[in-house]
Amino acid sequence: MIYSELQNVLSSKTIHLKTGEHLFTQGDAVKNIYSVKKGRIKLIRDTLEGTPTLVHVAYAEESIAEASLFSKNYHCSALAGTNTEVTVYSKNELLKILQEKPELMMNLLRRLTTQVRDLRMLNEIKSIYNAKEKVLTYLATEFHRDNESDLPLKDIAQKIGMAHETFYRTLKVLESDGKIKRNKSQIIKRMATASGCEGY
Amino acid sequence: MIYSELQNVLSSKTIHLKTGEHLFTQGDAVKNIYSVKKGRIKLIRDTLEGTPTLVHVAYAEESIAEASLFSKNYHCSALAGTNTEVTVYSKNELLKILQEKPELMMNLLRRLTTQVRDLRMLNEIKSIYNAKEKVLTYLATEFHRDNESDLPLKDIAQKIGMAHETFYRTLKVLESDGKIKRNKSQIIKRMATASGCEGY
DNA sequence: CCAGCTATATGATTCAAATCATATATCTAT
DNA sequence: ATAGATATATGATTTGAATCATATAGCTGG
Repeated sequence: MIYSELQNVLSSKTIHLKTGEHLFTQGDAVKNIYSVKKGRIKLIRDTLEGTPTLVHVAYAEESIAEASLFSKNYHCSALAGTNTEVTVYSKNELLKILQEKPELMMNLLRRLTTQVRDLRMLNEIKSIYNAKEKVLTYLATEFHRDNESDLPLKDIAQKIGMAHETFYRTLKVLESDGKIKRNKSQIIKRMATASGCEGY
Repeated sequence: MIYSELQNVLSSKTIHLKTGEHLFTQGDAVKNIYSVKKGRIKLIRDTLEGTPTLVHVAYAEESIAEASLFSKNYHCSALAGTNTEVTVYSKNELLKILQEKPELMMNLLRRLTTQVRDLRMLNEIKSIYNAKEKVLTYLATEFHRDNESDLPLKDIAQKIGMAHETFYRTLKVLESDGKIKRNKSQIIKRMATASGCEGY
């Protein structure tokens, strides 16, 4: 339960999805907010041209559709990337409780500011054209450690906007450069840990 | 004033920055929240390795450091990319008012969900490798109309992660393809407005 | 009003990453 | 345990966008 502080006031239920099953589809009315308990949910958006693009991958402990709290319709589709357990909350119920309990709303606000920061960082990573530099910058951004250490390399590649083949190759080069170490598909950065950056 | 609904309760002052001047520096205690009135502010982050990366460029009407509302220290530096006017709000004052007025907090929440969505959209655009398709997708996303119609082409190019030369060329091609029309540096999309996508 | 800066524009060239192809390893479901 | 799907890996080739270069137009500040 990601909204642990809401445990007693917000009702929820758990659902199970098999690989590829849809949680919701782009355009659906926003009725629920979700959090991933186990597995992963891919958010995919169909562009005007019909090319689907991966917008986000949510892993255990991550919430989904918070960004749609004020939207009538989902702006992307959500489907299970593997067998996945999801907790379901009612959007309207959540909105009501937030209105009643400002301190809970404040928590949500905090969560969203973090999301904004992460997304900006990702945006900038995507602006880097040099593969080595891009990968190193991604590895430097911490946010791959916590929740994403078990992310398939292929998904990381897509996340940072790079062909997966290039990603595999770049990892190999970085390894032989001594910049990283690898253990199976775990990537371990090998760098002098600069101190003085604890503030993040 | 970006927090127009707070106009009467939240004090603010305006400051002027010359090109290159710092608004705040990474690691500084977060005392203020800002919004850009005129010009642009670059957010730059020094990574662990010391390589500075551009995290975001905020233009007129954009707020800065909302994402730092709950941080003790700024996670990046902000400096003027050109001569810039900035409105300054006190973080603590803002936090206090938000706590007292849940409806204002709700507004901020809504703003942040919009930001998250925009950032995800931008992320998606950046994942498109084909220049024509990328530009068309950007043009299809509305968010260039409202606030960014007067954004220099060069800045748009950077925003969507493309060399400005390529952007100029692509615009020219799209124009001769009849896909867009141009008036000075105003870009006008000429497409059958795809219906069924109103929800976004 | 002028000088200097910045944006726009476009040509030529390079090159690195996308793409295509194929093979093997690994996971997953039954 | 096995089959099918998916991830990882790597080679060969192509391509299109970055880069470098240069020119002009348009702003902006003093």
